[in-house]
Amino acid sequence: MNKKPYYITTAIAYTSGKPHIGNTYEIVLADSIARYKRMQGYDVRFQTGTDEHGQKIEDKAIEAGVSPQEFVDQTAAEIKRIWDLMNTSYDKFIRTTDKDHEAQVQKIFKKLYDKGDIYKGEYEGMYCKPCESFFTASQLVDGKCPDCGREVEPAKEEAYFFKMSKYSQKLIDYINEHPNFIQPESRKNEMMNNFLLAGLQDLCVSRTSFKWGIPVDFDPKHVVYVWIDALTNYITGLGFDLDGNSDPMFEKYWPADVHLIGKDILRFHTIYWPIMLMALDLPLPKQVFGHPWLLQNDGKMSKSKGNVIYADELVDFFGVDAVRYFVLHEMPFENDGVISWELMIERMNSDLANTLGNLVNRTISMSNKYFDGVVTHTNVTEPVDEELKTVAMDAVKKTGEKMDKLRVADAITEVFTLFKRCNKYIDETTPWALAKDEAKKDRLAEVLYNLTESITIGASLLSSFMPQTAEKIASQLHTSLRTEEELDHFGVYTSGTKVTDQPEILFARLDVEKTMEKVNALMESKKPKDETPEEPVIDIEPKEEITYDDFMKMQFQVGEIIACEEVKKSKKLLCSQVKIGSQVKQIVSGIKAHYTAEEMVGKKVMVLVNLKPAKLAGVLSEGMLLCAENENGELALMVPEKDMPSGAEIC
RNA sequence: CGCGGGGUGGAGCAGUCUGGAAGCUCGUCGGGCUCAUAACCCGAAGGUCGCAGGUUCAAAUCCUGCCCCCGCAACCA
Repeated sequence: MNKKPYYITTAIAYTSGKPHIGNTYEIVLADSIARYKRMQGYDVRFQTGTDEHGQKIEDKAIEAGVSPQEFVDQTAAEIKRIWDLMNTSYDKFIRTTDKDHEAQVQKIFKKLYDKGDIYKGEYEGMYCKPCESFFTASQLVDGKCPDCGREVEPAKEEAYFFKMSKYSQKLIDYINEHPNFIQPESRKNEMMNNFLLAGLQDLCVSRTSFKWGIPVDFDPKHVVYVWIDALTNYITGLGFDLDGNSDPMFEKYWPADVHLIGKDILRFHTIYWPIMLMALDLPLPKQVFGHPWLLQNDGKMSKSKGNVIYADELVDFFGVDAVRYFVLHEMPFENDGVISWELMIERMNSDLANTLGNLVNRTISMSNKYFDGVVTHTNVTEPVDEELKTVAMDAVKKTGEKMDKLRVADAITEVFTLFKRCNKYIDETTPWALAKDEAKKDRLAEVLYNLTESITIGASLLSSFMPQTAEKIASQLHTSLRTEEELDHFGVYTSGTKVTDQPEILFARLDVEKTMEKVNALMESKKPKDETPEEPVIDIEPKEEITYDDFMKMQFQVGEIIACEEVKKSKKLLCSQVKIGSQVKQIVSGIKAHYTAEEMVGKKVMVLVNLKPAKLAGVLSEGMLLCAENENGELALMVPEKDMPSGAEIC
């Protein structure tokens, strides 16, 4: 019998640093889907890996004082360690520095070039010589290099471009004909309206500004654009070979059933990647699912705040399966999910310890207490049993339905509905009362049988999400977990089986206050060791030394804001009329978040007067108001320490 | 008029496509039970479903306008 193949991938993780819990969510999500498909009898291939090229990695490596290869080896190992820690069952961990991958990327690039889909052109932009970097006009800061602040000059550079537009109609048709291609559907419209229907521009697919990438073999001063490189992993990981010597796996598993990715990179997966495949005459993946993000409730994760949550730290507190449960359960289908330590403790106590752990524990205890651990199917039924059985069988069905739609959080909820029903069943049947009446012994046995069977079903369903816990439950009940096929009816548990006489606590309750104390201690220890907590200082990248003459080029004067209004259609801009001496300049500033228009009026501020005028949001700005900025991006206008007349020079 | 998402009892969410008694989890309060991890079960309080109009016998749900929040994008001079 041929099992149906099922190929699922995650995005490959960028090796720029340790993955936080948000990154970890994706692999756990993919793992639970992969495990579920296996349980359903599919021949599953589950691929993940790391994306290891690019400018950023080259920079990070230099910063760390190691070679890029050493750097990515370290980071990839760390990522793999966390994936393994999370007990994810991937079949292939691909690295874009794998030699066979690199070779295929080169071949593909060459083929597209030979075919004419990639052509050599010129990239125009502003160039910063010392940084060897190109910038678009909008990236420039004060008309200068955003990295080093030096002058830039218009320049052209040769580069390779991919003719995206050639395939756009074909892709639009494909998306229209395959309504499930992009999931969730709301994202589909976004891609269509924003990019496809607006018209695709040719994509620049090579770089010469850095070296850490896959060289274009016929033009080695270029390296292949990282996305071309990265996306290809989905086929090279199957042993794809452009010359027709692909591994049989490729025929078997491609096209992929699902690419699981974060919503931020949907564009690459639903536009660039399909077009690449079209250009290679390969079938497109059946579905791309852009999952939402996992956020923290106390603001965005940031290293400087020291509040980044990492999977391994969570595991230390809660254990692997509990962490898997949190990330899967807290993530709604379309919206971003929120995660916090308090929330996790709550889930741990209420769902895992109380509902599930305690249920298993009390059931096994009763079997031991009343029957020396032997669970017997006596068929002494009562109407209430039917309800339990219905809920159990419904749980099987509904979990499957939810998983088919990739609604993993909802699927888990279905499983827990069954466990809750079991707890209720115990109260309805009051085994402790039955135990007092010798005549009701058989009824009591049946009640415990029904519970044991229901728990086995629940554990089997749970195995995709919490594999270790499911195994633990099965082993305590001295039974094995079932596949979907074996879950088709109630009453499979072998009558007469003796359960363990030493039930192990699956999840121990946590004391909220004590746990939070530990959490706070951990967070405190992770905060960058600032000098003085009261007066934090800020260090910024030192810029190049300038001469006195350079300084004298800039003209600073005191300006009085005589009027100010918000720039309509902008979120951050205020437009001020600034009186400088006898003239009035209009200056636009991105400080709406920190000052109201009314507050601005009357202030005497420091103005860079001779800055070349520019338009911001269509409004002319003829100078710059100077501000100080703290680590949170809050701004404070610079004002003279004593009252100074408008126009006074600042030198 | 840049694109998109959201605003539902104290908290977090479902329900909106396909109008028809406002639901789930947690928390709070009261009760029950004692097999179990101070657990489990039952009940209660608590909501103008962002605001204002409109369609309809009937609107959280459909239509119009507005307000607020969040991403992305952009112009953070």
